[in-house]
Amino acid sequence: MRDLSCALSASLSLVLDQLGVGETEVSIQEVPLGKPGDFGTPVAFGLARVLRKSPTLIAEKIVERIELPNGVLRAEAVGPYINFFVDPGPYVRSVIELPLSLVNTSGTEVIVEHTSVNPNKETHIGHVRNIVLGDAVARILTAAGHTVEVQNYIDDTGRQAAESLFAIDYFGARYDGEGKYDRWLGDLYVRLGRAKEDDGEVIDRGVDAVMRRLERGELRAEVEAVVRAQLETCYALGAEYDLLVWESDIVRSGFLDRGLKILRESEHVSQPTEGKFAGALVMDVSAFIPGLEEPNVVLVRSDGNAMYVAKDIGYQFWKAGLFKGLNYRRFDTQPSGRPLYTSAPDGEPEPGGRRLVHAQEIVNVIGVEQSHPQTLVRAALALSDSAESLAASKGSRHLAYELVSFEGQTMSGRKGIALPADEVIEEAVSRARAVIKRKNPDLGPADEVARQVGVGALRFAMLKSEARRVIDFRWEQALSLQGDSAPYAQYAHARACSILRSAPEVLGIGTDWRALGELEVRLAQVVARLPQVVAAAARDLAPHLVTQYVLDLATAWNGYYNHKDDEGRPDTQILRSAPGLREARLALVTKVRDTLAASLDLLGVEAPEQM
RNA sequence: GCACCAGUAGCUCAGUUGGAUAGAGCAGCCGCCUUCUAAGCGGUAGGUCGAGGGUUCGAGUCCUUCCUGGUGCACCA
Repeated sequence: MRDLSCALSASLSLVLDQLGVGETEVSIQEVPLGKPGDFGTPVAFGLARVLRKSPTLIAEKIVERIELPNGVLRAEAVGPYINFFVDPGPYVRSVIELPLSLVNTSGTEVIVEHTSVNPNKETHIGHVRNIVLGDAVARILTAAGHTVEVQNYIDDTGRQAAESLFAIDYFGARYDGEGKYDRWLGDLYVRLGRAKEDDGEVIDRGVDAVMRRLERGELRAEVEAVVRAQLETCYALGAEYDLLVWESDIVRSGFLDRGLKILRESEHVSQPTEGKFAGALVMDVSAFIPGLEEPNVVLVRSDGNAMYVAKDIGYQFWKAGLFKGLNYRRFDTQPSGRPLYTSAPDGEPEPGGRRLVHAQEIVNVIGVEQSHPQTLVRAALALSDSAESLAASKGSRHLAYELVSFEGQTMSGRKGIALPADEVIEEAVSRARAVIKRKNPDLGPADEVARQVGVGALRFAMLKSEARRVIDFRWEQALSLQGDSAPYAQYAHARACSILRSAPEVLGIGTDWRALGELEVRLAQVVARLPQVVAAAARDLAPHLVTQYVLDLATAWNGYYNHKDDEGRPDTQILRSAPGLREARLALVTKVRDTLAASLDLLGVEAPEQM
């Protein structure tokens, strides 16, 4: 009895075979509250037309004939539905014995690129969404059996980085070590933007010069200082990476030219000698994106300069493994001990034997506003005439997320209207600390728990709704410590821990599974759902499915914990249960605790044992 | 103009790929700590699922036409 719904649908299929309708798909679902039974199927509906009988009659007939799998006591036709009653003891036991981790033999290698903040300013709340979303997706894909490499792209040759670095010289500023470096630099960037109104020409020329130096990789150390400051914030949020990819390394490695060379061989890419696009290199994407007014996309301008999409395409070609050639070295040891690598001209192809950039699937976590360029990148791969690149196109996915506004106001890094991530984290933690002080003043590790709860609340708020939904960040809502939030689930976990802490040492001895009943079945059903949730979340790149599940599980557990009988007396007190029943319940609580912790971990939310 | 996304309770959102009476949280009202953590639980109230048409035994979910809001559509980066 490894998985009950599999067993049930197998049993049903057998009956359907006898009835001569073998190919029908059988779905097993949990029975809604208030209806008889634990699991049910609407399969009879679909058979009504084929068998020319009413679904109710068919349901009855199936119930008569079905051979029930182990652990199922009986089947009942409830109108057109067929519902099953599980044997509580064996069922709950089988759920408890289910392994937490998924065994997925079809797991692939996946690159997840996220964060990729311009290295010229502090991260703000919009970046937090990217960081947290990408991090959660990486965790979920890993749990689903994939091998994941997390990349963080450093756009160190862009105009923004150049402006910030130029601003240091322009204003003669010096970092005195007060506050974070990225914050300090970001302020200079905003100041420079304002100064451009009076001194635009000088500034533009200066920035151009810095850009050329950046492309040659001469200011690597300066950019690295910003990147390290930004990474501190990412670490504080619980996100870690495998590889930093520097744009200057990509540029100098010639990937752009190599990518263009591949593209030129495509029949969809041409260099017209006359007309609107004379002299430019254009790609006709109409075969990939039908219905466009203008199917031609300029890759290289007639003056010979490559467009930004062309760089993106070259980068994606490299990610897809169409060409190699970058070197790497170790960059950092992250808080968990996980090593962080970086592309580096003076590095080696496989530093310390580590094989990097190898994947069949590529997930780019980038804002929705980049949907068009991201589609063009996939188009370029699809139109490149090789089986490899076609596969890479199919394996490329854009996880698009909507913007985050702040109390109704849209943010702008350029103007300096932004809510810095560091401030949000600090505020979240201090709110958590205040609650601890009020509710549990004697809690030992108060600071550590405040951090776990505050950061957890923030992450959860960013992941709770679908990525394609706009989030208006409001303090009260996002950092709420009650209701549909991380602390709600963390509290449920801590509560389970607390019970288990005071449980006798005899766990597992004299367990009487038969003493369990319907209440435990309901709770176990939610526990059993995790594997399907992980699979769906991985397939759809949708962490919000996991947040929803975490809430479901915490709610089910809290409901169980507080349950009262018809006379209003608590009837689920674990430690006061009769011997035998107590052990069985303790085993279930242990499973609930572990499942809560595991599913929170998929979201990058820590689960304190006390709070 | 064309394309993509969204529209579900006063507010913020779910809705297991077409199944049973559309669910949570917040806000409101009423209850529950002599009992394993009340950051919790129960109850109550709140809905034309943007509108119309269609497919289906069955539609919040699928097809279609509208309405509203957002974003994207450069030889910019």
